[in-house]
Amino acid sequence: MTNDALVTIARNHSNIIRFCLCIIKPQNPVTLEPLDTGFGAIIQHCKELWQLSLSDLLTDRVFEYIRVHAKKLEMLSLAFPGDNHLDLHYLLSGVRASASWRLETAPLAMTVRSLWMPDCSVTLKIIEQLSKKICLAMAMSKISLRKCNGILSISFFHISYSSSSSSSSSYSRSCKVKGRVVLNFEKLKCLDDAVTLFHQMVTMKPLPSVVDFSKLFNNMIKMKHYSAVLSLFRQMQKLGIPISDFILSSMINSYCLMHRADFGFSVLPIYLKNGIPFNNVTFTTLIRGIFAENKVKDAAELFKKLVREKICDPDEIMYATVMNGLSKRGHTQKTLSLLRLMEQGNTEPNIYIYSIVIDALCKDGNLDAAINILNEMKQKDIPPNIVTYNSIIDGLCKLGQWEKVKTLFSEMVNLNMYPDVRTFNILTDGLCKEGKVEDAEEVMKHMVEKGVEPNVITYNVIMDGYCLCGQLDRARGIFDILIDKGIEPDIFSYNILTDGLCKEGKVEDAEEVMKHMVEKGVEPNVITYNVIMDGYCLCGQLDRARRIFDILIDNGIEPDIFSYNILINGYCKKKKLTKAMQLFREVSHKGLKPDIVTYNTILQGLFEVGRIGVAKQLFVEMVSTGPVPNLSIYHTLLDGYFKYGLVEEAMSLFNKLEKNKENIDIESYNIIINGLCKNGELDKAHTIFQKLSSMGLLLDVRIYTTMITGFCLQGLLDEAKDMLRKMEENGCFPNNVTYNVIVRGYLRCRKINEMVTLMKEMTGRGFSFDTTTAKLLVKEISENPSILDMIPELHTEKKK
DNA sequence: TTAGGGTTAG
Repeated sequence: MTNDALVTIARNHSNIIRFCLCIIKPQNPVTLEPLDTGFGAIIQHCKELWQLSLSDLLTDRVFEYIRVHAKKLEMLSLAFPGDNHLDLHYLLSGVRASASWRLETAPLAMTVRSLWMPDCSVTLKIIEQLSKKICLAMAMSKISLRKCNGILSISFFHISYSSSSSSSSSYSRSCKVKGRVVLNFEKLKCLDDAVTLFHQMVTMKPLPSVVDFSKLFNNMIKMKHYSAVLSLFRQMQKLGIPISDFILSSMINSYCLMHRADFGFSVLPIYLKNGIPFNNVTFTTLIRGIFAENKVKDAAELFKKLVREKICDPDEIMYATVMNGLSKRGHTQKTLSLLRLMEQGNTEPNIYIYSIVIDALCKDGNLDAAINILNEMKQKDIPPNIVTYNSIIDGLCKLGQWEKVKTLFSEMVNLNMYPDVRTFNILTDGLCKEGKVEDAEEVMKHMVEKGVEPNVITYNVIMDGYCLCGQLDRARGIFDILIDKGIEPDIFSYNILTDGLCKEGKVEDAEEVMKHMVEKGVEPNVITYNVIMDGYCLCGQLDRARRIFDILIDNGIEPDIFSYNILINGYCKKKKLTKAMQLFREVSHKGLKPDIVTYNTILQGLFEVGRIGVAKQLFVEMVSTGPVPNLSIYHTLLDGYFKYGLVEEAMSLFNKLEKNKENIDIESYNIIINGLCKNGELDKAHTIFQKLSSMGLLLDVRIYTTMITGFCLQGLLDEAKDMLRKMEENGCFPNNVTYNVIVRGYLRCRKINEMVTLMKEMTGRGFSFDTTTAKLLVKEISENPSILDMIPELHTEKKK
């Protein structure tokens, strides 16, 4: 691949790739300084894009953070043993803090966690040192910063310290084979080990091979010390140690795993400078990184460019990466097209490719298509494996097609392929979601008999099953079994339990669980907080919900759209629309997008308090910049319009929907009929009601009840009663609401005899008066006590 | 003999 070609991609592409141009000078790329130039450009980029200056760094908020996070910073102090040993490096590590600054402690400090001593004077010293270091580091131009939507991320890490200061580690006992040191990377336990080994390696004579360095880096990546890998690589560059394509792709991968694919591109000029050709791994890694940031369009564009301009010849892995990236983000059709493209080209689809396509189709519930692909691959002599079967079984379970699940199970076993822990987990999950938790427990017994050990997911699934059907004690029991078995509960286990507790209104208990998980070293995530917030909102304790939201932010966790939806809903239910709107605006400022639920919640809230103008404005805004309105949104609008007597507006919207052949359902008609009745348009309502059956819609108890309510409202009790009889003839049985509505109708018209007749009928069917009816009855009796004598049942009740 | 790929749990 030529430099020109790369530059062409960069020029014609998105910001990320165009950013490459800062680094790759088309005229003479070889004269470029490698990474430093890259960093210089990145710093420039940060300054220009995020308008950051030194004074931004040393604000009160830093000190506030330091106060709150003194514990972490104290550890950090130990990472400042003296001058020259340390280098502060701010990196865009993906550590974010909203409303507060977050300092990621030095990995070195992590290793001295046990030495932590809380003491204010120490903290002050750190602040002093810290500010010096920050200036120093700035001066050294080794800082990169990120400020986006008011969020600043800083990550510290330790990039060089003397090897002599380190304690001897197990891996240092390396042996020599034919004069060359054999390094044991298996024994690396922590970052400290890795960094020490690196420093030993660079002083060895002869120098370890590039393969050894590569192994070291990959071990560090496995330990998730991405920024440290990049830092050591910089050291390597400075020392002039030879590098390879393997090392460079690991650097790109480190950036990508930090969710900074854009910086991944900054590695490309190092290839150029060292005369190392790009290969498929280079681009596959980048594509995967771009997908990881959900930039589907960018990733797909890059892939298309690479293919179209013959920059590389994609292999199965590159195809798999692109297809997986697309399919996991809902682009099943595009994934399928790529399969067909592969079939026409030189690269034969393999089992991985087919599994991706099959899984995507299954996730869409398109099991027929999935099974067709399964048969296609069988015909091509590519035997499906356990993964393929697991995907299909999962799809079938989710559709409740248990017979087909059985068929597939026996098909697998006939092929000598035995269900694994995932297969059983899929099965237990399917059963639990259908409420058959006892059957799921049977499956668990069965798997043990078959020698497949349940894992934390098995237990989580069953716990969730019991929570879903309100059997919280049983869920707790499963949790205890999990502990007894020596399986570590994970974040899901705790979240399921907190969710179960919150749904039962035991939010304080849920908070206890949260405390407990922290003690056990499992950090609550955004879902934990969301669940508890929702719990408090559900029981009307909005202040407590808000408190949880603030704690979430203080702990440096990014609220997601669910967090906002929960809180906005809480405020709307309490009719605090100003607060709700504030939060709604905050969503966009935080770089999140309001979703359909956000809009629906806030629209409902606005209509509830009568702020119709704002609601209309918001709908206009939604149509132009938000998600495509769905039926729920239209229902909210229709309901809102009718509520405030805006019949014409409601009907014109409704006619538009009908004309556009939107999927209007029985619920839509229910809203229309109810709205018309409440606005004195009974005839219009009845006309619409009458045409429903001929439209092929199945009338349900709700719509009959709405129509009956309409008749009662006008005092047309005979019509109401006729409707009651008619619905039964049509096989739709009245429920408690239906009877109560009609009873109230009779009561209002003082038709007590008729009411009593109906009352007998309803009690005979196991129904009873609801509170509204009971209140009305009391009111009527107080105004006209003679009613009492006409209700024999009530009379005897009273005597008792 | 060191780099990039597929399945589960809110």
